[in-house]
Amino acid sequence: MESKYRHLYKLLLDKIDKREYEPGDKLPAEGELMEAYGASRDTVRKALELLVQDGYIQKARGKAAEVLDKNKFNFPVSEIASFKEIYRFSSSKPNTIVENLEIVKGDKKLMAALQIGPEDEAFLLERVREIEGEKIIIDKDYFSRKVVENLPLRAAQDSVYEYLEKELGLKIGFAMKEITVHMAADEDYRLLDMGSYDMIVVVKSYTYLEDSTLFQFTESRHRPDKFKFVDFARRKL
Amino acid sequence: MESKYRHLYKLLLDKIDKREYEPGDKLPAEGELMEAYGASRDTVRKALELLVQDGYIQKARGKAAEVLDKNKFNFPVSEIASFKEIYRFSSSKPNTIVENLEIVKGDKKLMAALQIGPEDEAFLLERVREIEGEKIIIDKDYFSRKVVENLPLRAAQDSVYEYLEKELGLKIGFAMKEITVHMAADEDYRLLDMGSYDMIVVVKSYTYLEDSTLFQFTESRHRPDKFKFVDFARRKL
DNA sequence: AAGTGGTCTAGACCACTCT
DNA sequence: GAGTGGTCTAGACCACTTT
Repeated sequence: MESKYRHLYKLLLDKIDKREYEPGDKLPAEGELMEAYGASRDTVRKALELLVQDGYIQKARGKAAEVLDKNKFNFPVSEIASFKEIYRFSSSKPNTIVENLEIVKGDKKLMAALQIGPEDEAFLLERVREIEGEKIIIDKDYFSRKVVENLPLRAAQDSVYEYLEKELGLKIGFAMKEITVHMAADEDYRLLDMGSYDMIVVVKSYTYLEDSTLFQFTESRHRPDKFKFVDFARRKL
Repeated sequence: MESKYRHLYKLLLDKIDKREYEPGDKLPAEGELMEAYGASRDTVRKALELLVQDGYIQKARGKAAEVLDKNKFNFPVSEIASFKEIYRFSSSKPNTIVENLEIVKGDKKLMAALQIGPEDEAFLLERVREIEGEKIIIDKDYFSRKVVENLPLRAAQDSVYEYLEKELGLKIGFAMKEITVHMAADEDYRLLDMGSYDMIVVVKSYTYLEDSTLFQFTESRHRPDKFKFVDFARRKL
């Protein structure tokens, strides 16, 4: 059962996507939405708040909410998204090569990153992403076995997140990402089509469940010319 | 006059910062906060929602809100922040060198970026940021003169955002940022201490006012080894 | 069973913008 | 002055976790 305000949010989002409300247009007033949708003001406001947070509309006192031109902003905005989601808009189909899938334990850096003990095991999944015939990303995922007991190869080849959420029923809560740039390492030259580039963009992610258990650490290494990160931010008050 | 829920938010934030609530601790229940602070449930929940969005606490159904270890996450998280805000935690005082401050018009790339006409003017402000004796960032800011009529040098040397918000009374609404990596250009070698690096991290920002007027475009060029971007994201439902 | 947060409602007052 | 969003309140019912 989906909440009423989330449903209204999706209705409005759909109208914005379909250009029934165009960028620059004013959204109906809260009172009109209440009547049209048969909801209380609080419910309408919750739906609008979601649109604000996602950068679809802008609100200001005394004025009607205005639809923003989200397309000018190039997806994806900042959110937890898997590789498949990120490249859903690219023209050609990206290809994933599983290089390695094994159980590891005892590595000091890993233990620190995943906050596990020396006897705790973790899955290590290494994949190379190929786009338009070029190998440009290495993804090294570590999953704590305390949470992910088993990780079948078919899930690794497809979407790991779909497996975790749909099959294991894990509820992902939040993630921290860190972007830095380094000199390329041996593995980058070995696994990627580096061309004449000698640096690599490193995105480290720490992913937590809804109960704030850390269960995944990912190191994603991107060839610099193909890397792009887009972020939408609101001014804090 | 500050809103009640924002005030409560700051009170709770302060207690978290001062470790009165430590990471892993449970926050008081909504009912307790209502009584302790003399507020309605809705007001308490708005304050808690702000803490959730900022990544200070995690909530889940049926359980009390838990305080997260924000310090593990290294500031800054994703937000619109000026150079001074970003480096407020660094050990040594960063130094800013104003290289150029002029009025420009007619440049095609600029007109497109700021969405202004061929006769509209803009301020161009170029600054170099020096940290621990090394020049590592170039900031090129463009401000539409339709919004920023005058930009005194003292504001450029100090904090431009403070001038815009406090002296001009501008209300900044939101911003889009894009991070990419490129080969270093002549100006990078000329203005920065590039050492042996030959690439540069480019952060482009488009900043909008609360009424969704685009008024600033910034190109920030960082030496790759000193660049770091941290982002906190919640899973979308 | 008790305690917790999630959702929804109805009404009130205020600050601001528009015309 | 009319219309808009921003804040605050009080009460209700539900879903989930904990004991």
